Amino acid sequence: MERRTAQRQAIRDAIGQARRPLSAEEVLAVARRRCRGLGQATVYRALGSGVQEGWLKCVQMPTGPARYEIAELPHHHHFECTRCHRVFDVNGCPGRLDRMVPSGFTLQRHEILLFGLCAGCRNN
Amino acid sequence: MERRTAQRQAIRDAIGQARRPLSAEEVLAVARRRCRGLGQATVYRALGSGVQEGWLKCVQMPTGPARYEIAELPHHHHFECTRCHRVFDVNGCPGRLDRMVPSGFTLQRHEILLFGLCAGCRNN
DNA sequence: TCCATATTGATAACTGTTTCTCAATTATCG
DNA sequence: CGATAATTGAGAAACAGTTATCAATATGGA
Repeated sequence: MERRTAQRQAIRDAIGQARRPLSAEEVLAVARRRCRGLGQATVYRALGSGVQEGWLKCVQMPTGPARYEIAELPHHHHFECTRCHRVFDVNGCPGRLDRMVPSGFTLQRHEILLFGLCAGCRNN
Repeated sequence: MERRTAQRQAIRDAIGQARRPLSAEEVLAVARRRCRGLGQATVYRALGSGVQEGWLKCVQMPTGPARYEIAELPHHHHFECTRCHRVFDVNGCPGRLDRMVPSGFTLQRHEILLFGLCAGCRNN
């Protein structure tokens, strides 16, 4: 059966407390604060099984590593800072995207990606 | 100085005649029809210099290789078929995306990505 | 406590994509 | 026509991100 470990707890907490999608590297950095010596393989394994189990969702951006966020969040989109490369959630969605779909095509899902400077980078 | 070669001509034509963004592999396949023995290194080199020169634009999707399209096309977005992974242009843009940006952030650019089945895959 | 085995960390290996290397080829100029 | 240097093709290598390997460790039940 599945065992409770300090490593997985730290990883879950890191993701749960972040207000934005985190990369494996970011998860590792945060979770290591509570779990010394945590290995990156463990993070990748936990992320993979989190997605399998359905409580985690993988967010792919055009470049850079995958980010992970809690699966149950309401529909939203993402903003990537072009300087620090952190990804943030943005809420709202223009809708009506099915109007853009060429005739004969079937729309399954969509993503809106915003790029620019986050508040922190804009002021530094 | 820069020389005119059959290879570059075939590559330019392949991109110019496609009605959608092509990956390096797709460009190679098309351009090889007119230029036997064309190598992939040549395609990558031509795509790179096309972007440098400004007439080509690189389209990055969350997964898969970069696609390339003519730079001067009017503002539009992309649709990727989840079955054949070809990328198509879609026109129209909902606009008003700046409303979604968190306060303090600066929006530089945006991308709308649609995913689903293209007409060909839907009927097969 | 002890055991069976799930889990871990370090590291090697892998994947898909792209770039580099280099000898051979070829376009352009005089 | 040469000479010169840009360009090419094949293959090796780089690259970032991720997954696999495996011995050591630690969990949860008996």
